[in-house]
Amino acid sequence: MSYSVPEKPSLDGLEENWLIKWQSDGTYKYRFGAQRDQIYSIDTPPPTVSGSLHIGHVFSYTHTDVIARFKRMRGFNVFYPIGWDDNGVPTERRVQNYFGVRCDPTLQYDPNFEVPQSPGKNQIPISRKNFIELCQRLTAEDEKAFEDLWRHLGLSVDWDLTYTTVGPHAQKISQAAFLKLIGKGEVYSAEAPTLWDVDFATAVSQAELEDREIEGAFHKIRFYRDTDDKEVVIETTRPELIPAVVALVANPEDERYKPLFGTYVYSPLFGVKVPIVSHHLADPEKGSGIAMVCTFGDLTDVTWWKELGLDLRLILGRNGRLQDISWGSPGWESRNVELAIANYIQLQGKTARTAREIIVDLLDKQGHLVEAPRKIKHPVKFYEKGDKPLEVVASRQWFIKTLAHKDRLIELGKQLNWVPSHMRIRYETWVDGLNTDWNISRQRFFGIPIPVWYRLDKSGEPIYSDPIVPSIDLLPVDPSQDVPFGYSEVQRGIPGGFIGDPDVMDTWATSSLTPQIATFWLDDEESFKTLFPMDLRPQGQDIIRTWLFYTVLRSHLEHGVLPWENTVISGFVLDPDRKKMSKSKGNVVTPMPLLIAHGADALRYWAASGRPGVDTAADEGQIKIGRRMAIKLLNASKFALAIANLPTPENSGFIDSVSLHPLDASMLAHLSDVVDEATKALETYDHTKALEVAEKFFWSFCDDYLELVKLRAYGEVREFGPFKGSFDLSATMSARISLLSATRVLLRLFAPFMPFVSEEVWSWFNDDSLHLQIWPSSEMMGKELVQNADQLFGISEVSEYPADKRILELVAELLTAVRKAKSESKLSMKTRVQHLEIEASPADLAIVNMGLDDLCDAGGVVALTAVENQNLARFEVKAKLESTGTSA
RNA sequence: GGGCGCUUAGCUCAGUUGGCUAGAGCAGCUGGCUUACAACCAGCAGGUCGUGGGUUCGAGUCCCUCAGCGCCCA
Repeated sequence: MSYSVPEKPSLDGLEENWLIKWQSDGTYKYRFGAQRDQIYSIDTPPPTVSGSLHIGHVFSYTHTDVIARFKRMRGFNVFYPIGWDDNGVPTERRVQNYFGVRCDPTLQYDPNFEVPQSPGKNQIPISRKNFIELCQRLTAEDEKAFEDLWRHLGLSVDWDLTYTTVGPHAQKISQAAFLKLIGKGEVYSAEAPTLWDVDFATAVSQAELEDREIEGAFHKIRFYRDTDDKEVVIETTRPELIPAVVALVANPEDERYKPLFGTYVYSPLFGVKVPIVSHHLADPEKGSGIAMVCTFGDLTDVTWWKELGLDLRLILGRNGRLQDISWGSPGWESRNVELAIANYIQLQGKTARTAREIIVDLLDKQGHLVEAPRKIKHPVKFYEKGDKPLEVVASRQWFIKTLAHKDRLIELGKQLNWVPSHMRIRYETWVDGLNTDWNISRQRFFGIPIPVWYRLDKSGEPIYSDPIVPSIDLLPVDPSQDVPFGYSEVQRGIPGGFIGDPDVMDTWATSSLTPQIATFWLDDEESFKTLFPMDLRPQGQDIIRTWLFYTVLRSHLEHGVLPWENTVISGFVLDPDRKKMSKSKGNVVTPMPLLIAHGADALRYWAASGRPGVDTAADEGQIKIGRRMAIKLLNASKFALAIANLPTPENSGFIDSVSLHPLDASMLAHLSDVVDEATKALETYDHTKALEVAEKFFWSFCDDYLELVKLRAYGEVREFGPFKGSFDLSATMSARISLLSATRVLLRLFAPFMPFVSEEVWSWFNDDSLHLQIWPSSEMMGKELVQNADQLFGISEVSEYPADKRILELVAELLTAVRKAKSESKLSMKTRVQHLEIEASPADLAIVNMGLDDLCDAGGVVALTAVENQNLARFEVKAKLESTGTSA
């Protein structure tokens, strides 16, 4: 056995060495061509690279890596790719701010465009192609920062499998999946009311909404019955939409309004005749119990409009301003057209907010306002990245069907193994609450184009009902650049010609295909079949309704199965005061400085101490404990290995079999239990538990076992107690074999958590990487013991295994009692115990007797008496100490 | 408004199907320079398990009430 145990082991420089070595050895490479049951495949979250790095990027990714390393050591061929999500609005926004530009798709490409040295006050308009080039340039830099962090952290991903969500492969998959859904009738385009962010000028989907409490006001407004001009008072928070009113609605059970159903009223200011209708969604408790339906103020209006078959009066444009209306024309009839025109002209072209102020003034002056507006706080829907309330505008969009699949999606959610299990409820709540199909069109620039063209009729209008689609082998395509089959570029945009769909797809329309993108769907069917469905989806709780939900949906629509068997949901990382981290609060913890200061193993230790689904504070104290743990592992291993490798004591004779000392056997029995527990925990994705049991054992191994066994292992003649002067070669060998065995097992237990330090120690006495070793098991430990005996001493027989765990427990308890006596007398631990009296039940004494030799050595016990006492549940210990003569 | 989770020592957290005197680490205190480790070691102290009720021989654990915190949905 060739040892090279360093004199003064250190953590310095470990990471760099091993990162290079692992990379050059291909330690974590996925090996293609394996059978499905030998593979463990992971659908890693591709981070949004334009976001800033924070400690959360260490946390959840470490959890995944722990599982990946564990599975690898369990003998699986681990498929562990990583991807970068470059798509979407965050990247566009970052590019705008970083370079001081904005995209103007009407401009021509400028191949010589150079970004200014520093962004100016006014954003420079550039062509779409120039803009996209800048997006690609910046994301490439951002990816490096992420990769750098994760390499340093020691993630065991196979970097050769890296993908991006905008690369050609992802484009192809994304567009192909879209086209396949057209074929199946699961995707459709429609001119429909759409949630619209006026600043970003794009549609958004239900999943991108959030409710925010904002200030608003209820306005009590008079409408007038067509028969007798009697007033009907409604309350609304959006009086500026009165010109778009199409009905008044009250609850069918509401006695106050029952007589009015089926009758008509005129709107104030505009004199538009609208019906009074009933619908169960009208809330009798809200305001006056009767509401105006406008097309469209919010999603409830959309529901009413659809279900009650109401008229359509659109006044809000995509720019969020009230557009021109020709009062008196069909659809815009009024009992007083002149008045309607006079009133509306003051609103035209104004934003909703400004129009509201003006209209309230008009209502007041013309006597339609019952009383001063009543201020309230109410929840309003926002785009999660936006600053203004969303509007509902009518526009043409592509939708993937979701509502039709709700039942099946909930069923699939039940088949998925959720860790922790209660996260499934969030998914179910979300699916249950879906109210619109998934709008995947985005009126943005940097993204994957929707791969269709439309024929133009004689008047140049697009024929949306029959889009032209490319064949899948031609993908990816950009319909704004590429020309559909059978057409030529000169026909673009002219009557009888064609146009490309101008939109890109929602980021999630691509990200929801990460299992397919990563596993080479449509490219390498052989690999796809063995890798998909995947084993694990790790991800954050914040994107259950997006990434997880959409991925399940896409997999269901395309393949009819779940995309993975298990999902592990991580909690948030909170700041040290357990507050949510956010840029605005300025409490975001960045990982690199911590990584440099304490080391990857230390940071990983902290991360691994957070359970799945549980929010965890960024705690530098915990990181320091991790570092201490790593150092301890170095030192303890060095000590154990150095002792095991000592030459056999001189003149000690020769033996050909070792009988295990009871204390050693007891320690190994403990360790065997720890192995079982850790294995079980990791199999159920409970990495915290696994680390905890390993760590707990390790510290008691150091503090008690190592101390107890030290002198015997050195091979010294017993100095103390009844055993003074004795020497037993077998017992010494037993200690050394046990130390080596325990070290081998412990290093493997810590390998998933602290890959650097454990690999370093392993390399002192092994040639192969620790991370490719087989995970220990209790069955294996017996065999390994014999192998270690053979390796150290050429002995192939080891007896007395397994053994009673209580020996070590009770002897350690006695050692603690001895230390306590010394500590309470404020004496050095070196102080000898002149006489130790142990009183205990005969059963306990019998057990403890098997380790008394080591106890005397470790405690410096000169003389010893054991007294049997049948009635004693535990030990009674009296120690007569050297210097004081007192008993304790 | 509906739902999920949490509340245990000064701090961060374990605590399995109900079962001996409720545990750990950190911080604190008292000691010890002990030839693996001073980024170390030993020992000690510290809790009415959020509140109020119930079930039970027995409740941190099960049931109900309320409160606080976090989150999800509307």
